[in-house]
Amino acid sequence: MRDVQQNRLDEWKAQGFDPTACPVRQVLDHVAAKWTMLILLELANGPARFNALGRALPDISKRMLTQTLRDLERDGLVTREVFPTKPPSVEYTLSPMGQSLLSAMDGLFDWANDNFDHIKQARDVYAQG
Amino acid sequence: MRDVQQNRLDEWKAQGFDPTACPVRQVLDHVAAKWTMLILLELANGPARFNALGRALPDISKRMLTQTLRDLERDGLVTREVFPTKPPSVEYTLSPMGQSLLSAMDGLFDWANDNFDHIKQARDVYAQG
DNA sequence: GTTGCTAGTCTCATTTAGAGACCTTATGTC
DNA sequence: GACATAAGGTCTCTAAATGAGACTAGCAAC
Repeated sequence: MRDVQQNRLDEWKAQGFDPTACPVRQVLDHVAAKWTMLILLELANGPARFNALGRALPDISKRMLTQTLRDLERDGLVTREVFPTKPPSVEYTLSPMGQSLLSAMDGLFDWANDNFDHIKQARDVYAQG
Repeated sequence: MRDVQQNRLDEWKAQGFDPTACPVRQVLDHVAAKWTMLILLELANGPARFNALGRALPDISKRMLTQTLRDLERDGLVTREVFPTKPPSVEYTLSPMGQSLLSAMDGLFDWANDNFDHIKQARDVYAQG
Protein backbone atom coordinates (compact mmCIF):
# COMPACT_ATOMS: atom_id res chain seq x y z
CA MET A 1 0.00 0.00 0.00
CA ARG A 2 1.35 3.31 -1.07
CA ASP A 3 1.20 6.42 0.99
CA VAL A 4 0.02 9.86 0.10
CA GLN A 5 3.30 11.34 -1.09
CA GLN A 6 3.99 8.43 -3.36
CA ASN A 7 0.72 8.97 -5.09
CA ARG A 8 1.68 12.55 -5.75
CA LEU A 9 4.97 11.57 -7.28
CA ASP A 10 3.20 8.95 -9.38
CA GLU A 11 0.73 11.55 -10.61
CA TRP A 12 3.60 13.69 -11.67
CA LYS A 13 5.22 10.75 -13.45
CA ALA A 14 1.95 10.10 -15.24
CA GLN A 15 2.18 13.62 -16.59
CA GLY A 16 5.44 12.86 -18.29
CA PHE A 17 7.91 14.22 -15.71
CA ASP A 18 7.39 17.78 -16.80
CA PRO A 19 8.76 19.67 -13.79
CA THR A 20 6.45 22.60 -14.43
CA ALA A 21 3.47 20.26 -14.15
CA CYS A 22 4.37 19.08 -10.67
CA PRO A 23 3.06 21.46 -7.98
CA VAL A 24 5.23 19.88 -5.32
CA ARG A 25 8.30 20.36 -7.42
CA GLN A 26 7.45 23.95 -8.25
CA VAL A 27 6.92 24.82 -4.64
CA LEU A 28 10.02 22.92 -3.61
CA ASP A 29 11.98 25.01 -6.06
CA HIS A 30 10.78 28.01 -4.13
CA VAL A 31 11.53 26.59 -0.77
CA ALA A 32 14.77 25.47 -2.28
CA ALA A 33 15.74 28.93 -3.36
CA LYS A 34 17.94 29.32 -0.31
CA TRP A 35 16.79 32.83 0.58
CA THR A 36 13.06 32.58 -0.02
CA MET A 37 12.07 31.25 3.37
CA LEU A 38 14.40 33.51 5.29
CA ILE A 39 12.88 36.55 3.59
CA LEU A 40 9.36 35.31 4.24
CA LEU A 41 10.24 34.68 7.88
CA GLU A 42 11.59 38.18 8.17
CA LEU A 43 8.46 39.62 6.56
CA ALA A 44 6.33 37.61 8.98
CA ASN A 45 7.54 40.19 11.46
CA GLY A 46 5.80 42.91 9.48
CA PRO A 47 6.41 44.82 6.24
CA ALA A 48 10.00 45.80 5.59
CA ARG A 49 11.95 47.83 3.10
CA PHE A 50 14.71 46.65 0.83
CA ASN A 51 17.69 47.71 2.88
CA ALA A 52 16.01 46.68 6.10
CA LEU A 53 15.76 43.15 4.74
CA GLY A 54 19.38 43.33 3.70
CA ARG A 55 20.39 44.31 7.21
CA ALA A 56 18.23 41.60 8.76
CA LEU A 57 19.85 38.95 6.56
CA PRO A 58 23.42 40.16 6.42
CA ASP A 59 24.76 37.28 4.39
CA ILE A 60 22.52 37.83 1.40
CA SER A 61 23.89 39.80 -1.53
CA LYS A 62 21.92 42.69 -2.96
CA ARG A 63 21.75 40.80 -6.18
CA MET A 64 20.06 37.78 -4.67
CA LEU A 65 17.85 39.91 -2.46
CA THR A 66 16.52 41.73 -5.51
CA GLN A 67 16.08 38.53 -7.46
CA THR A 68 14.38 36.60 -4.70
CA LEU A 69 12.01 39.47 -3.95
CA ARG A 70 11.10 39.69 -7.63
CA ASP A 71 10.37 35.97 -7.71
CA LEU A 72 8.22 36.21 -4.60
CA GLU A 73 6.37 39.18 -6.02
CA ARG A 74 5.83 37.44 -9.33
CA ASP A 75 4.31 34.43 -7.58
CA GLY A 76 2.08 36.56 -5.40
CA LEU A 77 3.69 35.65 -2.11
CA VAL A 78 4.89 39.18 -1.41
CA THR A 79 3.61 42.58 -2.48
CA ARG A 80 5.85 45.48 -3.42
CA GLU A 81 4.83 49.07 -2.86
CA VAL A 82 6.78 52.19 -3.78
CA PHE A 83 6.34 55.33 -1.69
CA PRO A 84 7.05 58.68 -3.32
CA THR A 85 9.38 59.85 -0.60
CA LYS A 86 12.72 61.42 -1.41
CA PRO A 87 14.52 59.26 -2.06
CA PRO A 88 11.70 56.86 -2.93
CA SER A 89 11.33 53.95 -0.55
CA VAL A 90 9.98 50.52 -1.31
CA GLU A 91 8.09 48.36 1.10
CA TYR A 92 7.65 44.60 0.88
CA THR A 93 4.70 42.92 2.59
CA LEU A 94 3.74 39.30 3.05
CA SER A 95 0.59 38.46 1.09
CA PRO A 96 -2.10 36.16 2.51
CA MET A 97 -0.76 33.41 0.28
CA GLY A 98 2.74 34.05 1.61
CA GLN A 99 1.43 33.78 5.15
CA SER A 100 -0.29 30.50 4.40
CA LEU A 101 2.90 29.11 2.90
CA LEU A 102 4.72 30.00 6.08
CA SER A 103 2.04 28.20 8.09
CA ALA A 104 2.38 25.16 5.86
CA MET A 105 6.11 25.17 6.61
CA ASP A 106 5.52 25.02 10.34
CA GLY A 107 5.70 21.24 10.47
CA LEU A 108 9.04 21.38 8.72
CA PHE A 109 10.38 24.05 11.07
CA ASP A 110 9.38 21.95 14.04
CA TRP A 111 11.02 18.91 12.51
CA ALA A 112 14.20 20.90 11.92
CA ASN A 113 14.40 21.93 15.55
CA ASP A 114 13.58 18.46 16.82
CA ASN A 115 15.99 16.57 14.58
CA PHE A 116 18.94 18.84 14.03
CA ASP A 117 20.90 17.15 16.80
CA HIS A 118 20.22 13.73 15.30
CA ILE A 119 21.50 14.94 11.96
CA LYS A 120 24.66 16.30 13.53
CA GLN A 121 25.18 12.97 15.29
CA ALA A 122 24.68 11.10 12.03
CA ARG A 123 27.26 13.34 10.39
CA ASP A 124 29.78 12.65 13.12
CA VAL A 125 29.25 8.92 12.79
CA TYR A 126 29.61 9.14 9.02
CA ALA A 127 32.82 11.16 9.33
CA GLN A 128 34.26 8.45 11.58
CA GLY A 129 33.32 5.45 9.47
CA MET B 1 3.31 39.97 19.28
CA ARG B 2 5.63 37.89 17.22
CA ASP B 3 4.78 34.52 15.90
CA VAL B 4 6.60 31.29 16.27
CA GLN B 5 8.73 31.43 13.15
CA GLN B 6 9.95 34.88 13.90
CA ASN B 7 11.23 33.75 17.23
CA ARG B 8 13.20 31.06 15.51
CA LEU B 9 14.82 33.50 13.13
CA ASP B 10 15.59 35.80 16.04
CA GLU B 11 17.25 32.98 17.93
CA TRP B 12 19.42 32.34 14.93
CA LYS B 13 20.30 36.02 14.74
CA ALA B 14 21.24 35.98 18.40
CA GLN B 15 23.73 33.25 17.57
CA GLY B 16 25.54 35.53 15.16
CA PHE B 17 23.97 34.45 11.87
CA ASP B 18 26.11 31.38 11.64
CA PRO B 19 24.19 29.33 9.07
CA THR B 20 25.42 26.07 10.58
CA ALA B 21 23.86 27.09 13.90
CA CYS B 22 20.38 27.50 12.47
CA PRO B 23 18.50 24.18 12.31
CA VAL B 24 15.84 25.62 10.05
CA ARG B 25 18.43 26.82 7.63
CA GLN B 26 20.29 23.52 7.63
CA VAL B 27 17.16 21.58 6.94
CA LEU B 28 16.07 24.06 4.31
CA ASP B 29 19.38 23.51 2.58
CA HIS B 30 18.40 19.87 2.35
CA VAL B 31 14.92 20.55 1.14
CA ALA B 32 16.53 23.05 -1.16
CA ALA B 33 18.84 20.51 -2.70
CA LYS B 34 16.46 20.06 -5.60
CA TRP B 35 16.68 16.27 -5.75
CA THR B 36 16.55 15.42 -2.07
CA MET B 37 12.81 15.34 -1.67
CA LEU B 38 12.19 13.56 -4.95
CA ILE B 39 14.56 10.80 -3.91
CA LEU B 40 12.98 10.53 -0.48
CA LEU B 41 9.53 10.38 -2.08
CA GLU B 42 10.71 7.60 -4.33
CA LEU B 43 12.19 5.70 -1.41
CA ALA B 44 8.90 6.10 0.47
CA ASN B 45 7.71 3.51 -1.99
CA GLY B 46 10.20 1.02 -0.59
CA PRO B 47 13.94 0.41 -0.81
CA ALA B 48 15.47 0.90 -4.22
CA ARG B 49 18.77 0.39 -5.94
CA PHE B 50 20.90 3.01 -7.60
CA ASN B 51 19.89 2.48 -11.19
CA ALA B 52 16.25 1.96 -10.20
CA LEU B 53 16.24 5.42 -8.65
CA GLY B 54 17.84 6.77 -11.78
CA ARG B 55 15.10 5.26 -13.90
CA ALA B 56 12.38 6.53 -11.57
CA LEU B 57 13.74 10.08 -11.78
CA PRO B 58 14.83 10.24 -15.40
CA ASP B 59 15.92 13.85 -15.33
CA ILE B 60 18.54 13.43 -12.64
CA SER B 61 22.14 12.91 -13.68
CA LYS B 62 24.15 10.05 -12.22
CA ARG B 63 26.46 12.59 -10.75
CA MET B 64 23.73 14.33 -8.77
CA LEU B 65 22.07 11.07 -7.84
CA THR B 66 25.34 9.85 -6.31
CA GLN B 67 25.97 13.14 -4.56
CA THR B 68 22.46 13.52 -3.18
CA LEU B 69 22.38 9.92 -1.94
CA ARG B 70 25.73 10.46 -0.20
CA ASP B 71 24.39 13.58 1.52
CA LEU B 72 21.27 11.77 2.62
CA GLU B 73 23.32 8.87 3.91
CA ARG B 74 25.69 11.18 5.74
CA ASP B 75 22.79 12.88 7.50
CA GLY B 76 21.15 9.61 8.45
CA LEU B 77 18.04 10.05 6.33
CA VAL B 78 18.82 7.10 4.11
CA THR B 79 20.79 3.90 4.67
CA ARG B 80 23.01 2.32 2.06
CA GLU B 81 23.58 -1.41 1.93
CA VAL B 82 25.82 -3.29 -0.46
CA PHE B 83 24.93 -6.84 -1.42
CA PRO B 84 27.74 -9.17 -2.52
CA THR B 85 26.05 -10.20 -5.72
CA LYS B 86 27.93 -10.25 -8.98
CA PRO B 87 28.08 -7.51 -9.93
CA PRO B 88 27.50 -6.05 -6.48
CA SER B 89 24.19 -4.29 -6.01
CA VAL B 90 23.47 -1.41 -3.66
CA GLU B 91 20.18 -0.78 -1.96
CA TYR B 92 19.03 2.50 -0.50
CA THR B 93 16.39 2.57 2.22
CA LEU B 94 14.55 5.38 3.96
CA SER B 95 15.60 5.59 7.61
CA PRO B 96 13.05 6.34 10.35
CA MET B 97 14.37 9.92 10.44
CA GLY B 98 13.92 10.16 6.69
CA GLN B 99 10.36 8.97 7.04
CA SER B 100 9.64 11.51 9.72
CA LEU B 101 11.05 14.28 7.53
CA LEU B 102 8.71 13.23 4.78
CA SER B 103 5.81 13.36 7.23
CA ALA B 104 6.87 16.83 8.32
CA MET B 105 6.76 17.89 4.69
CA ASP B 106 3.17 16.79 4.30
CA GLY B 107 1.76 20.19 5.14
CA LEU B 108 3.94 21.72 2.47
CA PHE B 109 2.91 19.13 -0.13
CA ASP B 110 -0.73 19.86 0.62
CA TRP B 111 -0.10 23.57 0.32
CA ALA B 112 1.63 23.04 -3.00
CA ASN B 113 -1.34 21.18 -4.41
CA ASP B 114 -3.83 23.67 -3.04
CA ASN B 115 -2.04 26.80 -4.15
CA PHE B 116 -0.27 25.95 -7.36
CA ASP B 117 -3.11 27.38 -9.41
CA HIS B 118 -3.01 30.63 -7.46
CA ILE B 119 0.69 30.92 -8.12
CA LYS B 120 0.19 30.35 -11.81
CA GLN B 121 -2.49 33.02 -11.84
CA ALA B 122 -0.20 35.44 -10.01
CA ARG B 123 2.49 34.76 -12.60
CA ASP B 124 0.11 35.53 -15.45
CA VAL B 125 -0.94 38.79 -13.82
CA TYR B 126 2.70 39.73 -13.23
CA ALA B 127 3.60 38.94 -16.82
CA GLN B 128 0.83 41.27 -18.03
CA GLY B 129 1.64 44.21 -15.73
C1' DG C 1 31.33 70.26 -1.22
C1' DT C 2 31.31 65.98 0.80
C1' DT C 3 29.08 62.35 2.78
C1' DG C 4 25.14 59.30 3.29
C1' DC C 5 20.67 57.52 2.36
C1' DT C 6 17.28 55.38 -1.00
C1' DA C 7 16.80 50.90 -4.19
C1' DG C 8 18.67 48.97 -7.09
C1' DT C 9 21.88 47.44 -11.63
C1' DC C 10 26.17 45.68 -13.75
C1' DT C 11 30.32 43.10 -14.22
C1' DC C 12 33.39 39.64 -13.00
C1' DA C 13 34.92 35.57 -10.28
C1' DT C 14 33.60 31.53 -7.98
C1' DT C 15 30.60 27.74 -7.08
C1' DT C 16 27.37 24.37 -8.34
C1' DA C 17 24.94 21.46 -11.55
C1' DG C 18 24.39 18.81 -15.81
C1' DA C 19 25.89 15.71 -19.92
C1' DG C 20 28.06 12.12 -21.05
C1' DA C 21 32.43 9.17 -21.64
C1' DC C 22 34.68 5.75 -19.03
C1' DC C 23 35.69 1.85 -15.46
C1' DT C 24 35.50 -3.14 -13.53
C1' DT C 25 33.58 -7.59 -13.08
C1' DA C 26 30.57 -10.89 -14.67
C1' DT C 27 26.71 -12.96 -17.34
C1' DG C 28 24.23 -14.37 -21.36
C1' DT C 29 24.24 -14.66 -26.58
C1' DC C 30 26.03 -16.17 -30.93
C1' DG D 1 35.97 -16.69 -28.12
C1' DA D 2 33.95 -11.87 -29.22
C1' DC D 3 30.27 -8.73 -28.11
C1' DA D 4 26.62 -6.55 -25.65
C1' DT D 5 24.61 -5.78 -21.27
C1' DA D 6 24.19 -5.17 -16.51
C1' DA D 7 25.78 -3.45 -11.92
C1' DG D 8 27.29 1.23 -9.35
C1' DG D 9 29.54 4.41 -9.74
C1' DT D 10 33.85 8.19 -11.14
C1' DC D 11 35.88 11.71 -14.15
C1' DT D 12 36.03 15.58 -17.10
C1' DC D 13 34.14 19.34 -19.50
C1' DT D 14 30.63 22.68 -20.07
C1' DA D 15 26.83 25.52 -18.61
C1' DA D 16 24.23 27.79 -15.30
C1' DA D 17 23.57 29.88 -10.78
C1' DT D 18 25.50 32.59 -7.20
C1' DG D 19 28.34 35.96 -4.61
C1' DA D 20 31.28 40.25 -4.10
C1' DG D 21 31.41 44.52 -4.84
C1' DA D 22 31.74 48.78 -7.88
C1' DC D 23 28.55 51.99 -9.72
C1' DT D 24 24.08 54.82 -10.55
C1' DA D 25 20.56 58.92 -9.46
C1' DG D 26 18.49 62.34 -6.63
C1' DC D 27 18.23 64.69 -2.57
C1' DA D 28 19.22 65.87 2.62
C1' DA D 29 22.21 66.98 6.39
C1' DC D 30 26.73 68.85 7.91
